[in-house]
Amino acid sequence: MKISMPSPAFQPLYRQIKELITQSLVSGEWGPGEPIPSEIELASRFSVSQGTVRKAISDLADAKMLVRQQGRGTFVASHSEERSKFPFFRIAPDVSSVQSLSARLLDCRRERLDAASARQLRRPVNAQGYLLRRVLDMSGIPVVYEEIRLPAGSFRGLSSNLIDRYHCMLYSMYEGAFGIRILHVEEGLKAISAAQVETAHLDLSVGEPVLQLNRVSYTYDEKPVEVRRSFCNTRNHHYRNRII
Amino acid sequence: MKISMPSPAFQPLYRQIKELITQSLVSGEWGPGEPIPSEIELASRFSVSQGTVRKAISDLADAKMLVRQQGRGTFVASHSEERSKFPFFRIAPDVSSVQSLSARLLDCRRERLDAASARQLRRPVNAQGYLLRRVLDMSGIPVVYEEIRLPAGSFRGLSSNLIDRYHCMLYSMYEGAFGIRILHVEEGLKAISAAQVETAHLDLSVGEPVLQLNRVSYTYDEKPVEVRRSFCNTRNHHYRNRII
DNA sequence: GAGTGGTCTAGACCACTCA
DNA sequence: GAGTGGTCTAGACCACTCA
Repeated sequence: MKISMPSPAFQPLYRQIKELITQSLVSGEWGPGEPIPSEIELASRFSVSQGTVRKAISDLADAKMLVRQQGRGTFVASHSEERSKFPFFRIAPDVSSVQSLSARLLDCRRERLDAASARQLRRPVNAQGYLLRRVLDMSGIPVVYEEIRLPAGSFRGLSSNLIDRYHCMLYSMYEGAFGIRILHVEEGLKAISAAQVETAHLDLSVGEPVLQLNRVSYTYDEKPVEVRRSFCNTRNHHYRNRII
Repeated sequence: MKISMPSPAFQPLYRQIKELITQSLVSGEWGPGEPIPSEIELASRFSVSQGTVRKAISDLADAKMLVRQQGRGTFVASHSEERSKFPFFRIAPDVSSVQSLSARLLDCRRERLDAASARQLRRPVNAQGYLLRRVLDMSGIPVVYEEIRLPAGSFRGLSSNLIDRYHCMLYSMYEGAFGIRILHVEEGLKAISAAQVETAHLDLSVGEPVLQLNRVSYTYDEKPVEVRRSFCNTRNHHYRNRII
């Protein structure tokens, strides 16, 4: 495996190993939640030292593609684990902290992608898609109303029933039912005036300020697979963010 | 330096090295922008291998406390570098990307800390402080109005003149003039209705939606040193965020 | 006690910077 | 060419998990 190149396009060994492991993850050789082979085993498979495999795995663990557990092994990260029910959810109440959080599906329709969503999902205009609408309640109070758009090709057979079976935990469903793992999201936030749609589902009047989140979710290879538009009633809640 | 403990409170060597390097950073043994000793030199100073020093330095570089440069050395991170003029600034125009960004100081007053700021800065209520107000323009249009509160004790001698000398680049000034380096920030975002103060400085009418950012900035040891309240006109701009 | 990931070493060599 | 960080190895031992 020792490949030494002069200087142009030098790629360290551990990056090549990273690429190989990523390929196995994408191909599904090891499924979400399952253990990958031990470091020693991978080292012998790739004919490199354990240290080199460790460096590759560390990078992938930093990117939340793998999860290491001392004494147990290294596992493919999964959204279906208890501890990460709402992995990218940043809304918190202004006072106090932990509260109950639950999701309600409003409807799930087959609908062509609008121009903006198609562009963000890198699909042709008017491509087939799904539109999901749901509400998130914190301590029983509706706080977030969401419109989620998915490309039909990647989510063939999606239905309200399926979503209900996953208790409206979408990322967990994407993974369990469609083999699509969300690795990261990009968001844009704005303050807007509430329109009819939002006021109907959040406890708001038309014209009141609402926090609008536009989110694109990505899986392996930076491939966009979900477009989401969320509206948050931030009267008693806020979006939390830590930088570095 | 080899300290082996049975099991309770086991601390790996590299963490201890991390702590020692952090102490030197806090004490100012090496100032912002300056190089720290080479890995080999630190290894011999602490009587550990280069690998152990590397692991400690890697962690500190991840936390943006150090910056490594292959072939040159490892440097104390600094806000005064050209490439990081507005390090924690996330507002971007909806269309196009790069635009000119400039800051205007409105005023700098000595003023006691209000209750909320005092609590967030972990100071006694009514402690002496400073209140800075400024506006950020993007391509000549005012987009953000900010109220910044600082504890007087840490910023003795602050003045409009000093701020002007740093071209209103506050983090750079905290570092250069007061030896205070901001390492990370915590933010809370809300949508609110614009009040008189905001409309006076942003191109808005009273009641229009505004994005409110409440930020606390921290230096070494998670010590809070600045409280900031920002109001953004998000009509043509948005707050960008990437999660993982 | 066997197997896993986590730490640490000493040493080699490489890519890069700068004089 | 000297000095820096970056990669890689082989090997040792440790902390932790689980049967």
